[in-house]
Formats: sequence, structure tokens, C-alpha cells
Amino acid sequence: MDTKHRILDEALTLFSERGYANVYVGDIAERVGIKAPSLYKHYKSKRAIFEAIIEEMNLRFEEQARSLNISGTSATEDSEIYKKMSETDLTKLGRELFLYYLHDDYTRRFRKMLTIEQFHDKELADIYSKLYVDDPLSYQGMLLGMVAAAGLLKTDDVEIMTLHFYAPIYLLLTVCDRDPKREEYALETLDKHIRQFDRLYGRTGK
Amino acid sequence: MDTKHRILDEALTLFSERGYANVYVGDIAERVGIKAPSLYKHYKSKRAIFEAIIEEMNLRFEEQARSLNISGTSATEDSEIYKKMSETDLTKLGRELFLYYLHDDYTRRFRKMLTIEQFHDKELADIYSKLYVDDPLSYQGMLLGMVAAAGLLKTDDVEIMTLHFYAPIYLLLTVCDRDPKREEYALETLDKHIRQFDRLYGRTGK
DNA sequence: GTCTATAAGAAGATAGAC
DNA sequence: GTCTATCTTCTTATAGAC
Repeated sequence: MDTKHRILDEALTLFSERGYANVYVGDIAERVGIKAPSLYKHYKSKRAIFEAIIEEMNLRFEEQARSLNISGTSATEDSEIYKKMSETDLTKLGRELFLYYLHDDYTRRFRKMLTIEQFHDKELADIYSKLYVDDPLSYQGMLLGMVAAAGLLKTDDVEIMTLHFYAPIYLLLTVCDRDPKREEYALETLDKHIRQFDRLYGRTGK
Repeated sequence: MDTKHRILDEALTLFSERGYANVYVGDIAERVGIKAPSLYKHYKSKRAIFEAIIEEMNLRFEEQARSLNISGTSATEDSEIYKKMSETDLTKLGRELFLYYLHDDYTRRFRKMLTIEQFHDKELADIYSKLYVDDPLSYQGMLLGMVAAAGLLKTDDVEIMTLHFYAPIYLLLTVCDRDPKREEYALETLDKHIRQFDRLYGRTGK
């Protein structure tokens, strides 16, 4: 990894732990193994580093969205995929989703940084709501909608059903971000949540 | 309101908007209508102001917990109260809870401040989890447990049922904190959520 | 691209008059 | 208790040598 990118990486780590204002240019430089002034050969200001992090996230996200859209679109057309989906245990879907969000290093640091900085301006607030509320609800709504269409979940309001599926996952995730020691509790609760969700929405056997 | 308390009030407003590190002693003083050095006659440091805010919240909270405990304890003994509870529409309970959390000025500012500062140290993380996760789940679990005992909700796991009730409320609250313009959407979604909750857990009629 | 030296400007806090 | 003046330290950023 080149210096320019190492700066972003170390900055993200620090921003996610202390917040933008409590991280000094010298701290970032130190972790990269250079002196503060050298850093200005790569980025013209501290703010530029922050903005580059946001920019990089946008790129990663668009990439992910593209790949999800491809499988998403074909899924609506290709009944094979959501038949396969309907066989998959819902518990696995939730657990994998949760553990990915929680353990993926980049995802976790970015989420924590955004949590701290979300009230700084409207753009950051919008990014937060999009990434951790609107997009998950929309994507999972699509998946659960297909499972429902296959007759394995019963509801007349997929949106609310999706909220019932995702909101507990979101809450447990924020708990673990604050205190990783509660991960075991969170995983147990998550399992119970999904089993109950399964029963409530009338998923019968597999 | 005396100067000492006005300082806390203005500091809380600023901390909740920008976070501790982005608020300068002079900013607080200006809003109070004095100069920065005068502020040091009331608090010995900027950090002391922050700690006084936390301390004041602890006092308010203990007070509230005491009053809730009184009605809580008597409720378990006095069947009248939870009979009355079972008559109350669940939608109202959720809506009132939500609007109180959202609109009460002190509650809202304190929650936003804690959201920004939650990763600063373990104490703040614990306060956040206690105030916005553990305590609501515990208190609402008690209420819903009584309603279930009265036969109006069916479940073999009150904890998960309570999570299903509260998690969407929590998620919608964080959405409104970031963007007050989404309050109308949140209230509509909240109503739909509770009606669905009602149906899922087999609450029959009123 | 990295360094040392340093400018330029905050920001927290104190001294001492009123 | 409030003010003006000031101290000290920290922090971003630039200059210029290597």
C-alpha cells in the first residue's frame, strides 16, 4: 500500500476512535511513519484527508451497489435464485449480515467515524441515513419481498416487515460498537430475534 | 436561571450541535453574555462544564427512575393499573414515548451530545447504552410483560417481544435526530409498526 | 518525498483591576 | 463576578534544504 493510501487508512482509524477534531495531523503522520509536513505532499490539508475518506467510501459503495444490482435484477427475473434464497435459513442471512457489518474492518471504522461526525453537516447526516437506514431497508426489503412472494413469509406490508427484521440488527450493532464485550449477548439475542421473526411472519418449516 | 446554570444550558446546546472539541470556551461565554475568563469563576475548566452536564443528567435520571419505580412497583401489586394499561391503546404508548424522546429539549440535546461523544471513553459508552438501550428495554419489558400477563399479548419471550417493540422506535428516533424533516415519515412508520406489532403478537381488539 | 525549522493563529487558562 | 491583558501550549500549515 502506497503512502498516500496509508495516510487514509491510519486517519480513518484515528477518526473512528477520537473524532476528527481530536486527531492531529502529527498523529496521523506518526502512525504512517513520517513527519507531519511530509503529509502535505500527499494532501493539501487535514480536511482534504477526511474528504478523501468519504470519497473512497463512495467509490466502494457504488461498486458494491453495482454488484448487488446485477444479482438483484437477475434475481427478480431468475426464479432459481430466490427459490434458493427461500431454502436458506433466515437466521444465517441475519447472522452473516450482522457479522459482516460488525467485523469488516473498513466498514466498522467508517461507521464509527460517521457516528461521531454525523451532526457536523447535512451531507454527513444524509450519508449516515443512507448507509445504515435507507439502503439496508431497501435491499433487505427486496430480499424479504421475494421470500414473501414465494409464500414463505406472510404480510401485507413488506416495508414494516423489513423494519421489524432490520431495526433489532441495527440496535444490536450500535451496542457492539460501543462495547465489543457484548458481542456474545448480541449474537444470542440476534438468533432469538430472527427465530421469533420467523414464527411471527409465519415462515413454515423450510 | 442563575449564571452557573445558564452556562450548563448553553454548553449543552453547543456540545449537542458540534461536539465537545469544536466548542470553545469563548463560544459558551458569548451565548451566556459574559467573557470567557468570567466563566472560570463558575467552573474551573472546560472539562468541568462537561462533567457537570453529565452529573446533572444523573440527578434527573435518578429522580425519574425513582418516580417510575414507585408506579412500577405499585403496578405489579395493584392490578387496577395494568388493567387500565391494557385498555390503553398501544399505539398511544409508543407515540407518546417517541414524541417525548424526540421533542423534550433537554432529552434531545443530551442524546445528541452523547451520540457524538460515546466513543470518547467507556463511561460515556456505558451511559449511552444504559439510557437508550438497556433502560428502555427493561422498563418497556416490564410494561409489556404486564400486558402479556393480562392475556392481551402472546409470547414465550417477553425480552424479544420488547426488542421488537423498541428497536424500530430507536431507529426512527436516530433518523429524526439527523434530519427533523423526516419526522412526519417517522410518525407514519411508527404507527404502522405498532399496528403490525399489535397484530403479530395477537393483541385482540382493545 | 522526506526532513528541520518556523510562522501564524487558535484556544484554554491565569493575573489582577474594578 | 465581570472585565482586559496576557501567558502558554498546541496545532495547522509553509519554507526551503536534502
